[in-house]
Amino acid sequence: MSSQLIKEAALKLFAENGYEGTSLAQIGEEIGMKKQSIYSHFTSKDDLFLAVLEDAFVVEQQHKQDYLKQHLDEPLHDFLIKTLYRYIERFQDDNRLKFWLRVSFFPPAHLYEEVMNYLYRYIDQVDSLYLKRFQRAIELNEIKKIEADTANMAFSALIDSICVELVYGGTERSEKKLQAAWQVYWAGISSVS
Amino acid sequence: MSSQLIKEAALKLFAENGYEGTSLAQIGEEIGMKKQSIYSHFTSKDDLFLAVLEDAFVVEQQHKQDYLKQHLDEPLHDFLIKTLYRYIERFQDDNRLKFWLRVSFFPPAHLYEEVMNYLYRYIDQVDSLYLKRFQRAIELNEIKKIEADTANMAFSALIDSICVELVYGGTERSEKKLQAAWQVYWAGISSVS
DNA sequence: CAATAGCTGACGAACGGTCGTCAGGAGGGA
DNA sequence: TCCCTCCTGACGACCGTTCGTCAGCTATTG
Repeated sequence: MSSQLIKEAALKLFAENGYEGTSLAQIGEEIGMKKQSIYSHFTSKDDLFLAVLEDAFVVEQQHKQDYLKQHLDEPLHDFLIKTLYRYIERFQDDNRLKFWLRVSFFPPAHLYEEVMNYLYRYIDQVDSLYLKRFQRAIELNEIKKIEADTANMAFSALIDSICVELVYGGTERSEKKLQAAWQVYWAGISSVS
Repeated sequence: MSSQLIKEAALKLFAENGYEGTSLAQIGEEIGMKKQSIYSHFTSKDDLFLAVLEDAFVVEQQHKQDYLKQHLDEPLHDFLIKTLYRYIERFQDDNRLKFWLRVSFFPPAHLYEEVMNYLYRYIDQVDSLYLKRFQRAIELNEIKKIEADTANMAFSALIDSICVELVYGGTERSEKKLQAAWQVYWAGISSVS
């Protein structure tokens, strides 16, 4: 199905050049198709963008859910650090994550509400899933003397910082920074301060 | 001088809508001027953008340097947390920071090298200044059992995460997250783990 | 089986609009 | 007087979008 091809090309170009920086002609060229033909599959550029966004959201959400269910029973330390490294791995060859970061940072102005609607749903879901894991960690004495909510938000801040580094730093810089930040973070939530 | 007016309007609009999302007509309208008149002051859109970028870089660099020299002798704890809160304050009513964040995350593709050139110079400078402060902190026993480099990179990750939250979260969410991340960070670098 | 009718995806041409760009002129201060 | 600033008018290029068309497939029909 060529709707799928179009969406994949659009995903890649939107991720690299943003909404305004990507023309339908470029998307068509990417898959050997004239821009007019895109209108056989989508009613407008916005329609295409929102379809890509919807897809990215659904896949990302499902992906996260599956991943969490699969690794939730590992020791907290292993679980968290594995989560962080996954971001670095995925960013390299997965346009979905790149797209997701770009549009949630700087969405096209006239689609701000739609984008933020997806984004907040995603954040809320992820936050609550991780929070449960932190609460269990406290019950199991994996970490001490810290609010689950605090550990959770600080971890989410850690993820944010990796994303930043991925967007403008290289991979090796991201890894170095990740190691440093992780060392401090883990010391912080497992200390008895 | 109206070159200055143009640059200020451009700074604001580039910060809010990005390079591709900002037209010269909009910039002109912002200061009651036709887009054609902008060409009396700048040879092209790129020229204007690079001028704004240069300004933002110089001012930001100077600003940071002054700030550091002024507060470098405070206790590490106060110095660091004050630095973090400054980001939140400045983001609200200083377009320069907003502009700086946006273009370093997602620069216009054809000006990638120029932007990154400034960015890396800025990062290197800031990194080395903070590193010195951390080294002194270790000598003064303000923090213990941790490499200055590690504490420095983790702190820089903390700043990154604040920037992320500022870009797409609200101010109150940024502050909550900052408090959590800071609590864990400070526990981490001052623990004896 | 073959003939026919309808549907679909892709494309050339062209629309109105906006972009960045440039030449040329009006106005005013030194 | 001569610059400098700002304006106007016009330009080609490209944007997203629409229209009409045409080839190829599918299904129906006799």
